Amino acid sequence: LTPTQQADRLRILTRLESLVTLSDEERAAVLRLPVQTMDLPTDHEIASEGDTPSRCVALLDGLACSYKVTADGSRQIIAFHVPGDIPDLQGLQIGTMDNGLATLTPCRVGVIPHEALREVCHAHPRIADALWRETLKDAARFREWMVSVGRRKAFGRTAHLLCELVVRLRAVGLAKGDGCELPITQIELGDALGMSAVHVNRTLKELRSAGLVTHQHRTLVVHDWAALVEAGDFDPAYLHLPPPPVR
Amino acid sequence: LTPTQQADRLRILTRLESLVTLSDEERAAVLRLPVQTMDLPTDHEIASEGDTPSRCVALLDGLACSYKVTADGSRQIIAFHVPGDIPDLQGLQIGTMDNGLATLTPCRVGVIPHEALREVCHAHPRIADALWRETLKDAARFREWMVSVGRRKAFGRTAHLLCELVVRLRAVGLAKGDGCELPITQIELGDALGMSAVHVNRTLKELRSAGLVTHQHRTLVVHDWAALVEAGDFDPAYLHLPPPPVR
DNA sequence: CGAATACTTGATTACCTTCAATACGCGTGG
DNA sequence: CCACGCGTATTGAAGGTAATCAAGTATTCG
Repeated sequence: LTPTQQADRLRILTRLESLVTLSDEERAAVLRLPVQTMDLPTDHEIASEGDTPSRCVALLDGLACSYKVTADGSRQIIAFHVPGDIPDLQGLQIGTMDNGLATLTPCRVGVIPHEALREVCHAHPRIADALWRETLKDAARFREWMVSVGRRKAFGRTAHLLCELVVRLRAVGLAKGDGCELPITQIELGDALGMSAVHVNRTLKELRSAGLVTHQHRTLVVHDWAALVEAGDFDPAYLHLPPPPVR
Repeated sequence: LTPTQQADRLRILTRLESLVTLSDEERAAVLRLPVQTMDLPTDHEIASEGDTPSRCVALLDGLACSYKVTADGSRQIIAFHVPGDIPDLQGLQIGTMDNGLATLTPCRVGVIPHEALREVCHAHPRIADALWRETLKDAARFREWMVSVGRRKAFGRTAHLLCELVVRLRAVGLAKGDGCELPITQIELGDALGMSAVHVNRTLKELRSAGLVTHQHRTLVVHDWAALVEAGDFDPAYLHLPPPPVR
């Protein structure tokens, strides 16, 4: 194993250990998983709605998203994925994908056969618990997004999403200080927020002139975290992150 | 055990068997679960956001919903629950509830201690799989609702929700023919659809005059299923129901 | 049978979408 | 190295969808 491959496996293991405490044997079993790493370009479709995949994908580097498309062709992004996430874990238990999965930036992913995961889950139920919890955390984010899209207006909804992204990126070490790389277009933000790209632009302008955040040159800078949290009605509890989530 | 209690346990067992195939021993273990049944009135709050419950609730009769409330007091209903559902199953793996849970009609529920569920899951991993799948099906509904709320307008969004409710109620035997009891107020529909009750009213009127459905006297009647499906851009695949879902 | 809820409808307003046109930034190839 | 082209960002204007406010009617339930 190259050092990079070791680091990749460690990333997966670290994620699982944030969900349950593992024994040495369980740790070893995770590190023994057959992980085939791949590099994917921007806008690469990893899985499509209706697929019945036979492997899971662990995001090791880069940003990705899950989405669905309506009959009239408009897209709703359902989740953003950060390194450490396993975006199509549901495929392990539910046969067919009911959503698409695509990269937003160049990504490195680890591909793990369902069979291998099932064996590990069978041999080590606590690992199954960890994966189950991972899917439950996804569901918790879906719930909170529904509140945003359904009940918050553009300003608060956008603030809320930016809060979530900062906290999640910070949790995996990708946000240092008050900012982070966030190479997401306004079109993509709009598809996630359930609003038009034009209105995302106006809303970001509002957030900027209110002194809360700037999002320019693929970089997000938070100027007033407290005000952003207030504007977004953001309570990180739903993310169910380990100890003190931020700050 | 009274006949009613037997029927209640059977309802839970039937749900699990729709998710995985169980051996006789596993079936017996499920039927042996300590289930305490309770009758609850309308608008009873079963669990609140922030709770750390020590038992799960299985809905045996009646309708319930999960919801979240924003800082400004508006409510977003996140899911409707029909008999057979276990609405707070997430609490088994994730400690704290990030949403409230309340009855919409008088309900009978079965209360099962987490400890007992954990024992059964440990002894019979396939039962754990079934429960995991149940939470994944919840998540799939969340995803589809996000698409509705984010990308469909009132007419289609409402049609989509009514399609889902009819299919789910039919799957548990509560919709016969072209209609079903649906004692849900327009306020509740609005909170689920992310729209105002007034606009729900106007939209239902539109659906009625288009000859698709009527919702009066707590009863839903579908007059043109094909047109309703078309209007709602409804594809039942996301519900991951057993074989042929409808008809 | 009466009070409380829920439903219905109209008028007004707010928010957001769509359309359109321009400017910017970035990567490619001359 | 610069010109070109494409995707993204920005801004203005017009229009549409849905929210809010308000007032009256119907239903349900105690």
